[in-house]
Amino acid sequence: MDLVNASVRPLSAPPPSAPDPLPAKPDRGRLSADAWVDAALDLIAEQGVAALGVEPLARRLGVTKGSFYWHFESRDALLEAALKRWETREMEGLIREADRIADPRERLVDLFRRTSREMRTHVIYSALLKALDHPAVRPVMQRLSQRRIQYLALAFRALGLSRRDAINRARLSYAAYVGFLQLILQLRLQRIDPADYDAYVEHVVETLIPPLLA
Amino acid sequence: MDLVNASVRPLSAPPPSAPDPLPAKPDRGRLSADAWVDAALDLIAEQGVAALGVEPLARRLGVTKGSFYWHFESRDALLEAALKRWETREMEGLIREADRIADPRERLVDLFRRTSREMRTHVIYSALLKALDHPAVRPVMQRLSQRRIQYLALAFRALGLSRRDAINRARLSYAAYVGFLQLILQLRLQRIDPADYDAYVEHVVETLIPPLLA
DNA sequence: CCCTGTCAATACGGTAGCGTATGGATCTCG
DNA sequence: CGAGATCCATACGCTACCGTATTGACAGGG
Repeated sequence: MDLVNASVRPLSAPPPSAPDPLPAKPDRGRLSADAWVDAALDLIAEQGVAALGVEPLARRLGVTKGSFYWHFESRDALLEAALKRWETREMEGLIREADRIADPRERLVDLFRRTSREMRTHVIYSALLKALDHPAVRPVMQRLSQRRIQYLALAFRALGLSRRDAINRARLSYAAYVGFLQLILQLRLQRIDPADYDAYVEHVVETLIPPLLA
Repeated sequence: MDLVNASVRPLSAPPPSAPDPLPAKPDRGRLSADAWVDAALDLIAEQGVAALGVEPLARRLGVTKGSFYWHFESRDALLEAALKRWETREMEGLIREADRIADPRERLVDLFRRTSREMRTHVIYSALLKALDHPAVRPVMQRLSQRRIQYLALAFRALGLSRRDAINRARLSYAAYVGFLQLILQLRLQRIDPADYDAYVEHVVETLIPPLLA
């Protein structure tokens, strides 16, 4: 499954915290704060931040808001909890990423290709992109985007680009990423068939990643 | 004023339709449907589609919704009218654009540079990007974006790129445009100073526009 | 066995917005 | 000047949601 023609579905098993074949299942159908956060992220992925409401979410989970307000102060508290969880996971991903491949060019190419094939992350990122008005969302996105652009700049630097060029190339690449997300995920600009899509990704790679002539 | 560090303000003189020094001003403070549409576009530019409501807009104009519902069926009718007006103007702009410059490379470079310096259009486009869920917004954006990408593809073709490369370069360029809009206008990724900004634009030009070697 | 902590349902009050109905004001034109 | 058209205000009902308060269900530990 790649970025194009992808559908969005819950895909949250009761997070990593519940390995239950049977053992540690305290109640039937009772919810933890974590479960609410997971559900919130699912809802955001599917319908965007604006659709995240406590009553709608409660209905979706088959309970009433009486439950919700036991776990959280307010709707915004839930949003912030969800953002927090998401941000730390994304940041961890970035770090894990750090030096998987030695050759600097191959590292970048691999990053581009992998990015084009993952999904869940981008769906949420894209949804959050549409909610940048919200005061809780913007700082999270600013931090993450900054970090990723810095990472890209470093990678381009390692390819022999000047400091200035590396930064600008990083900005350009990231802008292309963000824009493509919106075009595909939100605008649904036309469902490109997979072969075409691969060709596009390769074109991007060749256009944006210089040939390591340092 | 360029894309960076730009503030968003009404800037709608009572549209082009009212050239009044004094002559054709029928009433004092009475509103036409056009005036509502203009105000709607202003509001969208400032606060996004989600903020477009009839009561808020009425307050803003110093009247009550009693007035609004005389001119329009519903909130959505207003949105559609605003989208219609905006779309036709944008399309006209695209056409007017068509062949202002003979040399195909210079035409593209000029387009990129001019795009980086205009404002109003992009603000609304960017606001609409965040409202692509709305069934009235998406088709408009699909048409416009398609047209612009086609235009770009033609331009790149004229530079000697293969049909496939031209299309992919057009997609990439447009994605970079869309992404940069979100990054700057919505995320406010850090206010780049003008010199830096110009350098970025030149970097984009050099990276995305090949040297006409056909 | 019951007591306490945990999670959930119900009921309530409050806000903000949509759309309708109806009457008032003002302008135009015959 | 009066009649119709045009624009606006007011008042109303309705919906969807937030947040609070109160009570209920139920588990596990003493």
